[in-house]
Amino acid sequence: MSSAPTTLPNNNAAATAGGATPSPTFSPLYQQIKALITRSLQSGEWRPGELIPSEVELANRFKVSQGTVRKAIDELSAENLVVRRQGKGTFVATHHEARAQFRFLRLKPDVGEPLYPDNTIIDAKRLRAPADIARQLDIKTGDSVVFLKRMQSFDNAPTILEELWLPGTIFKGLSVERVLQYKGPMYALLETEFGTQMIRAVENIKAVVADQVTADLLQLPLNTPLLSVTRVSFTYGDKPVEVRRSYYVTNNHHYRNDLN
Amino acid sequence: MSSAPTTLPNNNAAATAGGATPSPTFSPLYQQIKALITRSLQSGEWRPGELIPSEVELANRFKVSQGTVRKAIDELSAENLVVRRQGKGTFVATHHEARAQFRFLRLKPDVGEPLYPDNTIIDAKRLRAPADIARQLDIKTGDSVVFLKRMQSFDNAPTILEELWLPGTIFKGLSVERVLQYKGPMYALLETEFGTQMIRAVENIKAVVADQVTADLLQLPLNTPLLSVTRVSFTYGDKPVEVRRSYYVTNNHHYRNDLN
DNA sequence: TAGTGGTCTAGACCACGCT
DNA sequence: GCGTGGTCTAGACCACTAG
Repeated sequence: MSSAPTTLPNNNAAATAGGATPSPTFSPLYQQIKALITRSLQSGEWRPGELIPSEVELANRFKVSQGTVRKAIDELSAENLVVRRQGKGTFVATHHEARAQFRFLRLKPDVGEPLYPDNTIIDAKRLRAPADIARQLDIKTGDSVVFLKRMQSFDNAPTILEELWLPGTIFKGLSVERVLQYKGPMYALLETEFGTQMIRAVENIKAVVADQVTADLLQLPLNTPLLSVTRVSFTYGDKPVEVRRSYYVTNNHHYRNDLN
Repeated sequence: MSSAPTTLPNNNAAATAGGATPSPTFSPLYQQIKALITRSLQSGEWRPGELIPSEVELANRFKVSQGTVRKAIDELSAENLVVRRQGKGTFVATHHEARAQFRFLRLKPDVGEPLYPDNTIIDAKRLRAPADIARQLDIKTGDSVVFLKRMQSFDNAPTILEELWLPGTIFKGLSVERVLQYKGPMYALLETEFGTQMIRAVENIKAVVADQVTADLLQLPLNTPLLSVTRVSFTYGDKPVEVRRSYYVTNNHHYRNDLN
């Protein structure tokens, strides 16, 4: 009573050039497709903001059904690597958008709508990575890093004071002058100038009190309580590409987090 | 060249008893199925920890394909209302598990693995809801609430001091004695005793310094910086059922958050 | 009107957990 | 061996966008 198989047996081909050995670790087809699409995103075959090929087109290219491509893109969409728009297509995510502006910023005003920050660069230079920064950036102590110190104000109230470290090798052409003149969101700059996309980040939060220097810059009394937020941002392949140490003033703002 | 339709036209039947009027707001079938399953969860037809009917069984019950049920359960699983286990079935989520223990707790030790807290109840009583609490619980000022104050210690170090407010009408039979003798996780108690499942929560975080009372209880110097975490927890239907105001000591711990 | 993502179906086989 | 969730396919129709 056996019926003729209408589907192919499970294999690991998926239209790759170099035939991969049939690994014992099983991986679903849609995961392989997802990896292939991710590689194209990473390589810049489709740039941020651009339209990627339609699902049918990708299905043809990879010799799989549309449903399999769909499931792959579903996950990429859930991870914010791409954005679906019904009737139009699927687009590569970009930090050059109003909505993306606040993607990683959890600090919200206690009352009213979020405002756009005014950025002021306090310091910008190249230096050798301290041990702790190097460890978090997965580089060697003493390697070149770009260092930035800046202030973000909302409605003319100094609210965020932060220091950023970026690996010098990745952002080789990032000049101090370029940073000083730039006013927009940092991740948009890194995206267009270096093709480095921030995909996800991890934040560690502690409570501290302001020392004299910090208090002066934030125009607060000494010992004012502040949120200390240390962020590590990652690009494709879970590669860390930014360490950011921020102080958040929470007198009129709060850090908001949704738990599911 | 028209082919015979193999699928039903879009309707809003979905095996409901009282025939709903075909509303102008279109809702996909799987969303309707999801709502039906959610209702069964809420009503207690399947209790926390229990196995729910298999996908095929639900498909038969609702007169839809397995794929549609699957997509509904996919979303419920993503929202942590149910847990899938391949080869075994789909289970109703419960707070009576080691993994669920830390589901809403973002405070992690700086080094080492998370430990289970020792809970000490400092105060437990019924009182009339203050205005701000009432507003957050969506009840009237002066309505009865259960008030709890407790301390959580990790490795004998006082780390979390918190106050909880629960609506008196929902947790009517919750006696002070019951709370004082109970040692396990709060949400597990509320789940088994009152059938109230905590589904999601929102946290607002600020930095503060310890006043004398707080400092004494936490065995810290006056003015030690602390995280002030205000949480509102919700059950089915986005109904708020808990307000929790906590102070986190971040000398050896940090609040961890993943950004996507 | 054509093209895209979104929904829905029916059926097959695979991986897993238990008996 | 059987039942469960997990993967994959092929094909149809619906909802939305734009030329």
